[in-house]
Amino acid sequence: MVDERLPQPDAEDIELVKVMHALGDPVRIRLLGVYADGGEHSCAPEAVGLGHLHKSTVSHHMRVMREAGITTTRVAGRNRYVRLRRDELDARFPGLLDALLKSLP
Amino acid sequence: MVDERLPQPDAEDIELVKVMHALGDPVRIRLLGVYADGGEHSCAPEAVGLGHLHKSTVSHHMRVMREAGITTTRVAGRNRYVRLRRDELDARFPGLLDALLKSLP
DNA sequence: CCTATGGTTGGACTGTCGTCAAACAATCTC
DNA sequence: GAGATTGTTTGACGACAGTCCAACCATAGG
Repeated sequence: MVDERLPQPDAEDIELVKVMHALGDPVRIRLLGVYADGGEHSCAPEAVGLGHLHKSTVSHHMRVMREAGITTTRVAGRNRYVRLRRDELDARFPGLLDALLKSLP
Repeated sequence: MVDERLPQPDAEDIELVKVMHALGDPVRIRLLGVYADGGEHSCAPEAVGLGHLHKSTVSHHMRVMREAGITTTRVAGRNRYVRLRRDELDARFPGLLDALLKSLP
């Protein structure tokens, strides 16, 4: 079967306030730092530096980020690979992602 | 009596995640747009385009923004004047405020 | 087919958030 | 000083959010 993607908003439907809300949480802004390399990342808590959280909690945070339009999730077999929607975010909110990544703690 | 300021964090104590959290609300990101002109603004709901909200609610939102380090409030008589802490935000999070203001709906 | 893997979903619990209303406080004006 | 003006504070209430646990589901590999 061909790769599929979990539900996510279209690029033009990404709302600034939802992006802000998604990043207004310590866990998720930390995830942003993990995704900053532009690569794909597994969902396992240990794979994203969240070994202290339950896997369902991590899944919840990833869903919030995906539904806000920050990330996209590719389904491949039993694995899911998450990465930043960098181009679409840059197009919609020019300079925002760069400024955020530079300001990360 | 000399003008005073309501409690606010020092510039170096402004935390990105708290700024994000403060702006992850429809009312407050709208306030950011009001303050974008750099000028001082009264706290009256009608003065900031929030005539549909109770004055105590508006007061609450202004406090959240102030305690996040986004705004500063000058006390003058019975009035309080709120404005953006633009220089300090620019110094701490370069480019962030510009990107946000450009992305405002 | 059986089992292990990687992740999602639903429920429960706790805590925080946005809103309003009423009371309060400080200042200005008469 | 009395009353009006400008906000803040406190309490109440419903809604939402973060976390864990248990159950579930789809797929991969024997």
